[in-house]
Amino acid sequence: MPATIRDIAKRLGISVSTVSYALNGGPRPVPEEVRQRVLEVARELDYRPNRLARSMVTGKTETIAVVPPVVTRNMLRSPYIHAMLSSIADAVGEHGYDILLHTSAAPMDDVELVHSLLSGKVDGILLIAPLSTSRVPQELRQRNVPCVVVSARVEGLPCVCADNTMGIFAAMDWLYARGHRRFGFVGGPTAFYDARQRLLAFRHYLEEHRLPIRSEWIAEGDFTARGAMAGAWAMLAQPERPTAVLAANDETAAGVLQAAQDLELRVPEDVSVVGFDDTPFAQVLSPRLSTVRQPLEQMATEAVSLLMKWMEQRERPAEEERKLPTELVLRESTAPAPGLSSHP
Amino acid sequence: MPATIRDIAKRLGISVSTVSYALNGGPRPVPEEVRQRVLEVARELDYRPNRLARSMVTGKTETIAVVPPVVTRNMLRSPYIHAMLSSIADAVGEHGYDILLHTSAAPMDDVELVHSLLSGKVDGILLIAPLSTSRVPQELRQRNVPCVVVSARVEGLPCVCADNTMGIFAAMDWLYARGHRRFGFVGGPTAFYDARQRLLAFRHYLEEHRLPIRSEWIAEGDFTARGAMAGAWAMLAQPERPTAVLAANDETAAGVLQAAQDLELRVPEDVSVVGFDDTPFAQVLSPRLSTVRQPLEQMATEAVSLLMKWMEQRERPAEEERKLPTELVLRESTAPAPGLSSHP
DNA sequence: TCATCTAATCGAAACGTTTCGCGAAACGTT
DNA sequence: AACGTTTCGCGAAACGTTTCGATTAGATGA
Repeated sequence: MPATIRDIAKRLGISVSTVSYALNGGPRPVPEEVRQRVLEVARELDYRPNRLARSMVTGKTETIAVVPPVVTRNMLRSPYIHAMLSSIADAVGEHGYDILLHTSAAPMDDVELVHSLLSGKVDGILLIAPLSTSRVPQELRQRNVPCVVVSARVEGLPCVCADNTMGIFAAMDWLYARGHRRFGFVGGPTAFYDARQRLLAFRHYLEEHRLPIRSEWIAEGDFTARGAMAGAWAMLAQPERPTAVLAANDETAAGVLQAAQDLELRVPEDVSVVGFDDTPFAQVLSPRLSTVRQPLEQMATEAVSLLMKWMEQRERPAEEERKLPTELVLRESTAPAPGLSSHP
Repeated sequence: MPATIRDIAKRLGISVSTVSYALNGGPRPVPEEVRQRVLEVARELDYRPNRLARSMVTGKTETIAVVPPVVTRNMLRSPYIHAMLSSIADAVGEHGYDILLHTSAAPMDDVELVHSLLSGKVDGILLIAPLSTSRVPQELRQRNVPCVVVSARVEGLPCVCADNTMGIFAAMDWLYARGHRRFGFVGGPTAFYDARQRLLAFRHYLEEHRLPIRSEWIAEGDFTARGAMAGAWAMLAQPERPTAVLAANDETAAGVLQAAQDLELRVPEDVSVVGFDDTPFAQVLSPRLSTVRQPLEQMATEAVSLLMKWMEQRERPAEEERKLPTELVLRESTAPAPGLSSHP
C-alpha cells in the first residue's frame, strides 16, 4: 500500500493541508523547519503523490494523447509515422507531459475512439495524419477539445504540415533543369492528405511546364515498398518510359528501385528516382536515395507548442495552418536525363 | 463542462448510485425501464464516465506504461524498438488497455523515471530492452509493481526474449555447412542484453568448432548503420578478411554492406552478411539481407499476457524467463564461401 | 392482521489530492 | 493596554466515481 499525504500528516501530527503546502511549495507558505520535516518523512515513507487524485481536483492530467492514423492493425509500422511519433515524444517530454498512445487495436470505430479520448485521461490530443475518411477530427473539433493535427489539413483545427508542393516542385525543378521531361509518379493512398497533395503538386508542375500528363506514368501505391512495385514495374516496363520517377514517400521509392532493378534499368543512369520524407530508409537503399526531407522535429515541436498554447489559454489558437519548408536532399538516385550527360 | 453522473441523476430525479448501476449493469440490478431512461439521458447529455474518478475508487487505470531504452533522445528511432512498440501496442489493445509511452525527454535520471511510473497512472509496466546500466528494473522489482521485461534478462522479473544463441548458431551453421570458416562479427552496445548474447553466441560457436577467435574480426558497433561502418571497414580492408560477417542487428548489417561496397567487395560473392531482427530494413537493402528473425508479435503477445496475469492475480508469475525461437531468413546476402561454389 | 421477504432505491463513505475560509497565536505599533 | 497585521495551522469541501449498508414500499405467506 503506497503512502499517502495523510500518512505523513498523521506521522507528524499535523494536518494534510499543511503537508500539501510543504510538498508543493503550495499556494501558502510553510515554515522552513516544518517543510524539512515533511520532506524527510516523505522520503522515509517512499511517498509519491497520486497523480490521479491530483488530476481530479486540478482538472489537468499532464498527459496528451497521440493518435496515429488507423488504416489497419500495425499501421504504426510505417517508418514515417514512427519517426514522427519519436519526434513528438521528444517534444512532449520537453514540456513535462506524458504520452498516451492510442492503441486502436481493431480498426476501432471512430465513435469509440472519440469516447475514449474524452474520458478525462488526457488534456489534449495530437492527431498524426488522420485519414480524410475519419470522422474523429470533426467530432473533436465540435467538442472543443484541445487538438492539433500533424501532416494533414482539417477544417477548423490548427494544422502543421510540410510544404508538399514546394518539396515536389524542388525535386522536379532540379530534374527539369537537368534535361528530364518525362516524369512518372507513384502515389500513396488518397485518404492521406500528404499523398493527395504530392500528386496534385506533380500534376501542377507538369501543367505549368506544358508537359503532357500521361496516365500510364502515374501509378497508385499504398506507401509501402511492396505495394509500389507492381505499379512501378508496369510503368517502367513500357517501351516509352519516364526518365525520372517521383515517389510519394521513401518506401514507395524503395519499391521503384526494386522494380527498376528487376527490369535491369540502372538508377540513376537510366532513370532517376526521388523519394519523400527522408526516413532512415533513404540512406541505406542502394543507390542511396535522393529525397525530399520533411522537417520532422520542427513539425513536432510546433505542433506540440500549438497544443500547449491551446491547453493553457483554454481557447483555440487563431492560427489555422502552419506549413513548414522541405529540403531536397540529393544522394545517388538522381542524375541528368539519359543522353544529356554523355553528349554535352 | 462535461456531463457527470450527477447530472443524469438530477435530470431523472433519482440517485447517483442507481445511475451508476444502470450504466454499468452494476453490481446491483436495476429495472429495465429505468435503465433505458438512464441510457437515453446519458446519450442526450453526451455523457462519458470520467475514468480518473473511476480509477480512484477501483484502483485500476486500465493503462500500462511502455518504457523504451533510454540511451539518448530519439532512441525510439531504432526500427527494432519501433517494431516492438508497434507489436506491443497491438497486443495491449487486444486487452482493452491504453499505453502510456514514457517520453524520457532528457536522459532522465532513473529515480525520476521510477517516481513517475509509480504515480498511479498505470497498472503495470513493460520494459523494452532496458540497459544493463539502468537501475529502473531493480527499483521496480523491489516495489513489487507488475512489470515485465522484453528483450533483456533481469533477475527476479519475468522476461521475454528471443533465443539469440539459437539465432546466431542457425546462421553460422548454414554458413559453416557451405564452407565458411572465417567469421567476422560486428556487435552492438554491450549495455544491451541482446548485443551481449549475440556476441557470446558467436564466440561459443567458434570455440565449439575449434575455429580461432581473432580480435581483428570482431568489431564494435552501436546498433546503427553509421556506427557500424568504421569497424566493418577496418575488418574488411585487412589482407586476410572474413568470408562471412554476422551483424548484431539489421542496421549494423546495412553498415557492413556499405563498407563492403566502398571496398568494392561483392556481397555475397566475396563476403556473406547476415543481420539480426528482420526489420523492414532487411527487405529493401540490396542485396536483400539474410537475417535472423525475431518473433516480435509473439514476444509482445506473451509479454503482455504475462503482465496481465500479474496484474490480475496481484502476485508475480512464477515463470521467470521465456525464450522464443528465432528463424533464419535467407535472402540474397548469403552464399557459399568464395571458391567453393565455383570449384565444386 | 402481522410478520417476513424481496425488489428498488437512497444516502453516504471512500479513493487521495488541492485549496479555501477561518480562527488562534504571535508580533509590532501607537 | 489596546489594536491591527501577519503568520501559521486546521478543518472541510470539492473533483466524479463505485459500492456498501440501510430504508422504503410492496408482495407474500401464515
